[in-house]
Amino acid sequence: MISMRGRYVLALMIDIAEQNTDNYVALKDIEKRQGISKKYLEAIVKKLVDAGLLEGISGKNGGYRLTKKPSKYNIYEILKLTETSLSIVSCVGEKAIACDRKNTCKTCSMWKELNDIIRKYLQKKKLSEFL
Amino acid sequence: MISMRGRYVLALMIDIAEQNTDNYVALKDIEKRQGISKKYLEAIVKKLVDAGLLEGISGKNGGYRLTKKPSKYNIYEILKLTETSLSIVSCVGEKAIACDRKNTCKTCSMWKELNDIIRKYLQKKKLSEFL
DNA sequence: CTAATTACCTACTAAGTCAATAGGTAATTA
DNA sequence: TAATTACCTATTGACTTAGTAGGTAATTAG
Repeated sequence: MISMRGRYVLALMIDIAEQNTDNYVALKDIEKRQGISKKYLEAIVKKLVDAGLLEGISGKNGGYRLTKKPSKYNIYEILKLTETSLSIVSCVGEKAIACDRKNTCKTCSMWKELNDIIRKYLQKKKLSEFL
Repeated sequence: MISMRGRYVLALMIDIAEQNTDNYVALKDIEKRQGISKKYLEAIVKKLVDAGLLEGISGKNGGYRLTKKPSKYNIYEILKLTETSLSIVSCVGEKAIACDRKNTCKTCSMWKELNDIIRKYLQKKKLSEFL
């Protein structure tokens, strides 16, 4: 299930994309527009910078900006950075935890199939669709 | 995300269906076959009985049995009884919690669409497919 | 009739996650 | 040099999860 953090990270990315500027967008302004605590945004934005989805600069007129065009971002790559897991069950998907009943599990193939459906849906969805 | 309880409830239903009998299946036996604590199964099975998906009888040779044919059970109706929520986000679906940014939320329609895809997938999937 | 079996009931706990806050330091620019 | 902004670490309270514990009530085999 998508957490608040997951919804916040999308709000953040959409907000920056909407400014449609090469200047850096300050978290203070995003806090005002989106009603999300700046302190909370800091924790989220860190992961996006580390992954290269955003670039940040300090000091006056600092902030964050996109590193590529909105149409080049898919929703899956954004969400997976903040969400503990995007898998429908813990035993399938990217951060899968080995299941001790894997051999006898009759539902495993269903979870894999459903997980793929979700992943493909989110990968097909682009940031530019929300502007 | 589907919890252990969700996976257990499917193992339980599949196990009972597999016995392919009109007799009642004891939790003690399911515990042995599935490796799930009988005490834990009790909590799960209660919800299934309350919803009419299973019927239980006490005393010697007691236990639980299906109330209809395996092909008449869909996975969604089983899972929704034990899972806190089957929605991809808390603001859409059956147990939706009103979101205070609903008016301005740009992602809401995406969540609804994805939620429908998941629900329909699980509703189409029948218990009989796992036997 | 009695003892075994089984469902059924309530409460508890330890560990983990989530959303958010708090109080700083480092870098940059007007 | 003062303001602004990113960047860093730690903590909190509420909640959920998986599982345990210790019973009572109903039913049946012998």
